[in-house]
Formats: sequence, C-alpha cells, structure tokens
Amino acid sequence: MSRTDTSRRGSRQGRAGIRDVAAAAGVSITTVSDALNGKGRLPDATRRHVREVAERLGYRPSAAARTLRTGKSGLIGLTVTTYGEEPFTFTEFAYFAEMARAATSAALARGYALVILPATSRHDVWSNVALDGTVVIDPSDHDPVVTELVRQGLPVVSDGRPAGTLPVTAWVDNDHEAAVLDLLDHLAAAGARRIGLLTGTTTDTYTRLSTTAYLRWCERVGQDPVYESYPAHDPCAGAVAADRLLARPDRPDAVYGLFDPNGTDLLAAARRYGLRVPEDLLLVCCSESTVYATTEPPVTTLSLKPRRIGTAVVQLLIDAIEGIDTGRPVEQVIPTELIVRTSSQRRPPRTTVSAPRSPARD
Amino acid sequence: MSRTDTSRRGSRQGRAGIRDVAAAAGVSITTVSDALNGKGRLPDATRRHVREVAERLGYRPSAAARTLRTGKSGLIGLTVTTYGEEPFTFTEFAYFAEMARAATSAALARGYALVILPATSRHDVWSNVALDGTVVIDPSDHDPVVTELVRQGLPVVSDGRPAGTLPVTAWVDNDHEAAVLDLLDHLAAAGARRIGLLTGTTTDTYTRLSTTAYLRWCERVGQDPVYESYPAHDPCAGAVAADRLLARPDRPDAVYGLFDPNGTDLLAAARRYGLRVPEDLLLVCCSESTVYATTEPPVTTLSLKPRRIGTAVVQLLIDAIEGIDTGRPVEQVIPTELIVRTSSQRRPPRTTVSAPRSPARD
DNA sequence: CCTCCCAAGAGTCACGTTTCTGCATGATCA
DNA sequence: TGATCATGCAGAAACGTGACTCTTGGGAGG
Repeated sequence: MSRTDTSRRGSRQGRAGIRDVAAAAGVSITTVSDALNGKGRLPDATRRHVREVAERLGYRPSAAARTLRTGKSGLIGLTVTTYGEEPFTFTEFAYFAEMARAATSAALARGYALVILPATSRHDVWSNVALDGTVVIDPSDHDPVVTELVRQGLPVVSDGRPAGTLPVTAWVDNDHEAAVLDLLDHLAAAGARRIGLLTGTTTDTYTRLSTTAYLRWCERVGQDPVYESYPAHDPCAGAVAADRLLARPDRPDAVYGLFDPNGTDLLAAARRYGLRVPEDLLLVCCSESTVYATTEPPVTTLSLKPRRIGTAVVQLLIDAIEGIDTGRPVEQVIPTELIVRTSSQRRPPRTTVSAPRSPARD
Repeated sequence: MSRTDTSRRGSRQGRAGIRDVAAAAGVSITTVSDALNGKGRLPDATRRHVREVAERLGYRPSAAARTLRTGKSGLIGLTVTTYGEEPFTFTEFAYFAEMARAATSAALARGYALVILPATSRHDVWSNVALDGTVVIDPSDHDPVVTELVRQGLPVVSDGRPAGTLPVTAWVDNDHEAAVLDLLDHLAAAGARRIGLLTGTTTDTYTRLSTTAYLRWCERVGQDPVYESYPAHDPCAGAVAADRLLARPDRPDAVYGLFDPNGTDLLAAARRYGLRVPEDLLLVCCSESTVYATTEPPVTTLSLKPRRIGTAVVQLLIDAIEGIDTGRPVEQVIPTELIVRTSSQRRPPRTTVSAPRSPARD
C-alpha cells in the first residue's frame, strides 16, 4: 500500500513497463530483467514463465531507458558530405546507394541500425541522437564534425583515407593510384596512343589521387596530358566537359572519365563528332551503374566495390565500439575491379575477361 | 558534503553532465536546463552566463536521457521492403535513392533524423531503437511490422496506398492508373497501333494497378493485350523478357516498361532485331534515372516524382508526431510527370514538350 | 546442533535529463 | 503599511532500465 503503487497505476497509457510484467508474473523487477536478458541464475521454469507473461502483455523494453542505463544505443551514424542543400551528390549516386545498402546489411547483422546524418546538419540534430559511433564518407580536411565526434570519445571510421591529420579510428579505401595506373595500362595495351582524362575541379582525395596518378603515368610513358576538369556536382557540366575534351585539336583516342555519368556523356559526345567506339575512341569510366552493360556499345567500367567498402567500414566500426581487438588492420585497402567491355577493346574479346557474374555478392 | 557530491566526482569519465555545468556556473540544475532550452523565466545575464559555462565545459546533453524524459527521440524509421537479404531492390534503386534523399532533407529541416530499418530486420533491432514514427515504403498486405508499430501507438505513413485494411496514419501515392492511361494515349497519339507492356510477376500495388490500367485501356480501344511478365527483382530476367516481347509473332510497335532498367533492355533488344527507335518501335519506361537523357536515342520516361513523395511522406509523419492538425489530407496523390524524349515521337518534336529543366527542384 | 554456503530472488540505487512545485525577495497597490 | 504579485531560482520527483547488494530458506559438512 505504498504511494508508489498508487501513483504508477496502470503504467501510464497503454505501454506496459517492466514493472507491470513483474507484477503480473508475481516476481520482482530484477527477475524480469534477468529472465529476459538471459543473465543471473534462474531456473528455466521461472524464465519461461516471465517470458510468457511479457509476451502476453506485449511488453517491449524501452530503448531510451536501456540506452541511458547501458550507454549503448545500437545506433551508427552514416555521414555524407553535402553539396548545396541535398545530402550526397548526383555523381556519387550509385556508389552511395550500393555502399549504404551494404553498410545497412552489415550493421543489421550485428544488431545495429544506421542513422543518416548529413555533415552539414543542424547541430541540434547531431546532439539529439545517441550514437555509438559514426561512419564518415570522404571527410574533408580537418572536418569539424569528425573532430567533435572524436572529442566526445566516439569511434569514427572513414570511407576514404582521411586527409591531413584527421584522427579517425580506422579507414577503408581503394588504392586509387594503382587502379588508375592499371586502367591506363589496359587502354595502352588495347592500342591507345593518347589517353585523355575527364576529371573534377574539386579537391577531394579521390579526384586528387586519381589525377596525379594520371599525370605520373603520362610522364612515365612520355605522353602530354590531355584533360578537362569540371565541377563534378553539377549534373550538366559533365556533358559540356566531355564535348570540350573531344573537340580539342589534340583529341585523345582514349578517355577515362572519373565520374559515373561520364560514360554516357562521352558516348553522346562521340556520336556528335562521328567517332566510333571503340574503333576511333576507347572508353572507360568509373561507375557502379549497371546501365553500362547494355549501352551501345557496352562501356568498360572501373568499380570501386562499394559493397565491400560499406561492409568493411561497418565491421571496423562495430569492432571498435565493442572493444574487440581483431587482428584486422585499422587501415584497409579494398581492391578495385576493372569490368572490361566492348568500349575499351579494339577487337571483340576472344574470351570473357571478367568472369560472368551472377547477381554479384560483393 | 553529502555523499552524493563525493560519489559523483568529476561526472564519471570525460563527458560533462548538466550537474557539472550547474556547479561550475554556481546555479541549480533547473536553471541550467531552462537557460539552455529557452524555457522558464530567467534574466538574459544568467542565461548567457550558463550558456558560456556550458560551452566552455563542452557540455552536450545526453540524447538518451532527454528521450527517456520527454518520450520524443527525434528519430524516424525508414522501412524498406526487402527481397532476399538485401534492403531495397535493384529496380527501385534510383527511385529509392531519390526518395530517401528528399526524405532525409525534409526530416532534417524539421529537426528529425532518419533510421534505415529493413522490414525483415531482426526483431531486437526494431525494439532497440526509440522511434517517434515510421515511414514504410510499399507495405505488403497485412504487414506485420506496420501492425506492430500501430499497436504501439506510433504514427505510420506509407509510400504507396496500403493494401487491404492496413491501419496507417496517412499515405502518399501517385495515381498510377491515370499515369498509365495518359502514357498510352501519348503513344497512340504518336502513331502506335499495338502497344506492348513489360510488367512484373509480383503482386505489389504498383505492378497490379499499372497492369490493370493497361488491360482496361486495351479493352477500351479494342486492342489485344501484348505483354510479358518477369520477376522484377531479378536483374537478368528483364533483358530476357524484353527479348521475348519483341520476338513475338504479334510484335508490338510500341512498348511501355514498368521498371527502371527496361529502357536499356528494350533498346538492346530492339538493336538485336534490327528495329529502329522510334521509327519502328516507340519506347517509354518508368524511371528516375538520368541516363535516359543521353541514350541513343534518348528515352521517354515516366517519373513518379520520388522527391516530392519523400518530402510529403515526412511532412505528414512529423505533423502526426507533433499532433499538428494541418488542413492537409491524410491521403495525398502526387502527380507523375511524363518526360517526353525522342523514343516516343515518330518525328522530331517542333517544340520541346517538357520544359528544359534546370537541376530540378522537386 | 551449529555453521557455512548456495540457490533464488527481492530491494535499491543510478543513468542524465525535464518539469512541477515551492520559496524567497523586492516591487506594486489599495 | 500590509496584502498581492511577479521575478528568479532551488528541490525533488519522475522516466524505465540494468546492476549491484541483501535476504531468505534449506541442505551439507563438521
């Protein structure tokens, strides 16, 4: 007949709390907690009984209370850099979608959920969600969000090696330089004499590394660099830049486009100038889109394997959160894959160079 | 010199709590809370002082504690139906990406964040995150997740009208039937005599409504239906079905494809059969992808306006969460847009039918 | 017979907020 | 001058869990 009993009548509205379960089962709160969480030492009979009662009452433990008590929320932030007011950009579309999809699956498999949080979010949104850790995609140099998160003691894993001295817990990235060098060798082997590049004006790591790799390759083989830059986040500028590249007096006979839409843009530009692909112009672009398998002609693409990156990033983050010290290195390099199609081969391939792929697991 | 003071020394490790701020500012906890949240009646001097101290200590309120106390987490679930083990399917890729992007923006603007939660998640994940409400994309008939959420008293807004008697709070959808009828009229006006359909074997609402609209149209104009179905979630089956459709003895002279990749698949199939587009075959497909602007020829697409849908869904949900009774109807129909390009016009258009679109705001 | 120990569960505190109530102090007004 | 009132703040009660610490009863060992 304590005041407590009276004041907590019926457990507020609707939702049954742990107290209600305890009362209905005729045991204490502790017993309920232990029974449901598999802790403590209880006979199976009691455990079953409690679980049954909880089920009957439709009891769902309060996530907020559990988070407050344990300090773990089971939530992982997925931070994307933004251009303008929209999260993630046009050119990263397919990449981001694949990466996020894999990350979601991987997190879920380990009992975590993903929260999408653009880096430019209002500060109050960031502090309003209890995160156990964060994945950042392509953090900029000295990213204030990352710094703040690390200061709070949260693990941060980045997709893309961090620029400068950004103190991330771990990172996953491709070897962009090796990929570009490989790809250029592939084009040269297919007969390219002068390879052009379609690149971006932004200073992000991907663009920078790829471009310098191109310049180094040119220097090595003694070719004059032939490239055009454009602001990659502008959906229209790509077509214009592709046109400029093919209109040059020193027109290249092969082109590599760094961004996803470059393939279709370059195909369209080639048609305008009456260039046949691959006879007059060899073509490769970096893309995760499957449309390039059915274009006319199919276009060779460089895949950054976003699914593997998304999975790896989440695994590293959750390991850090749970304090698991796996043997895994905190810096992981994921190999890229060159999917060779008609556009980069002077004559039809005798054998399929990339193995026929079933729905693709990685 | 109470035990409380001693036991709470330094506020555990690192993170400063509201108590530390109160102590450092020489005021009570209440005053700190009021000062930071803009409540209560405090002179500006005190408010500024408290804020300054909080800033100096790097105080961040605990989201978990706030959620526990207020019952609001600021989190919205984004549920996607799954095929197999991956969240969202291949064919919905561009649609989902655009929709999720708009939803994220809209939620953020109102101080909410989005949590990605596939419908087939392990139950413990669902109950481990405190949601204020949920957006469900294309809920299936009698979806158990939706039922459970509603039972918990959470508002649920669906993208796509709910099948059966699913008790959602509100929904947003296109008028799929009207869109298909319009589109078929457009093809007929361009000279199509026999229009074929590439559709899916699944029974989701979109597929069902679109197909029956097609059948109704055929009946109205007295044309025999010519269609092929395939499992839409299989990336390879689409190409095969497109081929089948054009290989039929009663080959259509115009085709509408219900799914995103159908355009490129049909283009490829047409090339194999030596059919010129649009001279021998008119083509339209439902897609949000921008690649169809630069294919050869550019393909007319039906856009379901996922950005507007994503925005509308989130607005309705947050209104419901906050108990705002806007005049907005709880059932919103978003108009579709037919983006007319070369593939559906027997002769080049004299004027641009769809206005030249800048980066597209909606 | 006394003690010790272990199973089985009860009580209670703390997590970090928000918010309701309450208590002074000075100003206002009849 | 005494009653009323607004102001400026402090105290304390929740919110619903999880995790310690205690209590109780009974069996085994000395």
